[in-house]
Amino acid sequence: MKDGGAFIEFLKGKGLRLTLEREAILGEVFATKGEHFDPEELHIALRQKEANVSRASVYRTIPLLIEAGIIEEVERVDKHAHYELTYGREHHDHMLCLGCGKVIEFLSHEMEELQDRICREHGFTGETHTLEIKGYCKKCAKNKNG
Amino acid sequence: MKDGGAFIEFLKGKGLRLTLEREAILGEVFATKGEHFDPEELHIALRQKEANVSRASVYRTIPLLIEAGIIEEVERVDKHAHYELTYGREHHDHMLCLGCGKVIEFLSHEMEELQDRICREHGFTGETHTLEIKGYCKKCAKNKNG
DNA sequence: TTACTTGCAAAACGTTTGCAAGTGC
DNA sequence: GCACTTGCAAACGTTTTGCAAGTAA
Repeated sequence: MKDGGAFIEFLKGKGLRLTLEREAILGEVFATKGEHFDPEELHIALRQKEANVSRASVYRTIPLLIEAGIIEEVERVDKHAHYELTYGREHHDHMLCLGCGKVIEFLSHEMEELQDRICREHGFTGETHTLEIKGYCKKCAKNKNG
Repeated sequence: MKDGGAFIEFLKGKGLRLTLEREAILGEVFATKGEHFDPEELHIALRQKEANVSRASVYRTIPLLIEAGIIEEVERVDKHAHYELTYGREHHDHMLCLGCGKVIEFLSHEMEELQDRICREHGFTGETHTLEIKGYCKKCAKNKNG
């Protein structure tokens, strides 16, 4: 885990405590290295590392991690939320393959600029955005037409 | 309700039946005129019009309306899904005001073209996309800084 | 010591489903 | 008449919460 310090500072600033459970969760979140995860996966990973962290604590810690700017909610698949580590990473958007489920991350400064301009034209102060393109990756598009 | 015919054709084509319940739901969906709604709101609106349609039927009809190209899922707020009538309307994206909850719709052909280009660069065949910008509308931004 | 935090188990929430009765076609 | 469709109520899976015990500071 690198840069977990940001979360620790966040807790201090709010008068919240750094517990073993929160440390374990934070460590596990950084261990995802940016891969998407859901609360249940996080909980299972923690159990496998014999970290005794309850599901409730996982659910209670996630909003704190979001508020601290460590993770973001990416998208809701089926019924449950998915998250990703964003701390220290540049903003990016996602393509989701409907064939194999693969997630392709991409970033485009042109896109960011265009959005800024559109916001300005609407008198809107944009803070965050999410763009998701659904379709088919190269491999799945080929199989589909072949 | 205008153009509900598309749904009726869809049902016919699938060997499904046009029931009073489905007609009532369809009518109520067109009555939203493009405003976002969730299944519960739809169900309440139907009850108020003394249309005896159960919650189960609302939930069972929504996937049919999506498949028929009448509505689309817009975004999940909290735990539940929101939808909007898209049939006969041009594709657009959304700005969501974090202050007052207002939804601003916008469309940009430049954005569409840029996305096409990005997809091409990644060998990805884009089918649909959703872009949501969160921030503050003119009024809320002013109140925030004033 | 004091308030925050935990685990548990139960509750809450939106959504789905099995079933028997009803109904388009 | 046959299958599709309905309403009901129970089930489902995810997330939240009340509570008493535990613990960081």
